[in-house]
Amino acid sequence: MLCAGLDDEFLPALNAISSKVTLEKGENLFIEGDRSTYVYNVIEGFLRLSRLGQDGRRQVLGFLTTGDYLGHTSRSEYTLSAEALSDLKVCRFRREDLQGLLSTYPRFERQFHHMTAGLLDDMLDLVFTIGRKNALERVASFLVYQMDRKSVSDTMPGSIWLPMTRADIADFLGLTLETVSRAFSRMKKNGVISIDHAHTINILDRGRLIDLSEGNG
Amino acid sequence: MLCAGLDDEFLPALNAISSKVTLEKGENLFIEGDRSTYVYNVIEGFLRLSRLGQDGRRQVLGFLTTGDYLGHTSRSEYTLSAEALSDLKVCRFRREDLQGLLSTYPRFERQFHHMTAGLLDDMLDLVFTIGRKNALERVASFLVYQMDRKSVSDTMPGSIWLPMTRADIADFLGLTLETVSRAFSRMKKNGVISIDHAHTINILDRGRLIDLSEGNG
DNA sequence: CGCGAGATTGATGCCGCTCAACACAAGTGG
DNA sequence: CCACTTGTGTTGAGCGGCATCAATCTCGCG
Repeated sequence: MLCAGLDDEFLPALNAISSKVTLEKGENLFIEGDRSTYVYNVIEGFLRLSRLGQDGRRQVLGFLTTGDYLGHTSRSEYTLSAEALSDLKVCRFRREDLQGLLSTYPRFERQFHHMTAGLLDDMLDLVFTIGRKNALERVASFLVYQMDRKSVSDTMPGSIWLPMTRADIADFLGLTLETVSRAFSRMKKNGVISIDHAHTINILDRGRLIDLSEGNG
Repeated sequence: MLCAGLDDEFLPALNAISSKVTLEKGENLFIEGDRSTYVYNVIEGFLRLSRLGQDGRRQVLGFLTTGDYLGHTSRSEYTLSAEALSDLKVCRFRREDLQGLLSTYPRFERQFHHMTAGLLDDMLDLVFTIGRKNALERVASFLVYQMDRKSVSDTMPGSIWLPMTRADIADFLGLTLETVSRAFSRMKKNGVISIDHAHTINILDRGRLIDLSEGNG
């Protein structure tokens, strides 16, 4: 499917103004400072949104996959970079073209606005997590969030595929990669999860994982 | 003025579907769990957005004042509380009524969407700040942000009026109130700011404050 | 004046960062 | 097939920044 995430009735119109882009793992879709000309929708693959401080500090703002949109901003330049974590297919719209569509299809506009508000809600959750939770709670929260995104965990129930590295997770949660690794180890020891190949996490005790994420450890 | 922050041409239509609400300092406009029926616009005064964890941990998500909107969410219930930091006047719209307006005035819809995207950009900044900056840098970043909102600092140039307590600032930045207080003291000692009455901060060296906020201390 | 909420400052302890060593898997070239 | 490399993950030891606990100070207000 091309350009997922919205009602099918809009897809033909969407496709008319979109072009398909393919990236290899490691390539950037855009970086901080690029003019924010386009909005993108992920067709297939994974990517990471991140921002770099001048001295090299990095904050990861999110991990996206099939159906997710990116590139919304109120500013004329992107304030973050988008890098492919795997081979990646996206479709691309000029923001102006999209604007035209939005005027033509009011219901589409509403859905689009609703998605932006959803991103905002996600960011509020993230702020609470990194602002007020300790390391173990943050990593548990991360797993719970990934668990709830069925597009990620649709292969094996109760197991999560994580395409990103420990360093990526750390920079997402405001931790170091060592601390993330230790949190995983503690959860293994407690029988909450098990890990086969570092990128496949099996949730053994969903209830306890949720408790951990909320500080009822 | 009623319902600020948008082009004047929409104000008559806005006013037709809005009602005015007045709160005293300390009252809640809404709390987490309330049905998200309304969207609000601040006419006058200050308020604080916050979220409470089960065990009492609090995260402040933002401080709003004249012209700011609140109540956008993709969810059917608010995930945060809004409390008046001062006597407060807001105008209130049913989301459904607003929806009708948005369909009628496409340009209004665009502006509204643009504001939501702006909130999102602000939250991304906040995530970077609390995820990757130390205590001094966070407090400096907070001051820089308040400095750049002219609606707050329009009285005296170079001085900022902070209606919130140290605890509010701490819960906004993911710190404790003591750490915030110490950060202010250090900046006083270094001649970057001076403080008269705890809620009025004078910026003595704007350049150095910005440097501090970016980690070039 | 005395009270109470908020702010400042100090002493101590702990969680997560830093530095470092080692483990493990995938890829490369001989 | 093995030796070597490279990227990534795990585990350990020690340290430091911020939290915690606590005392004192300031200011507005009855």
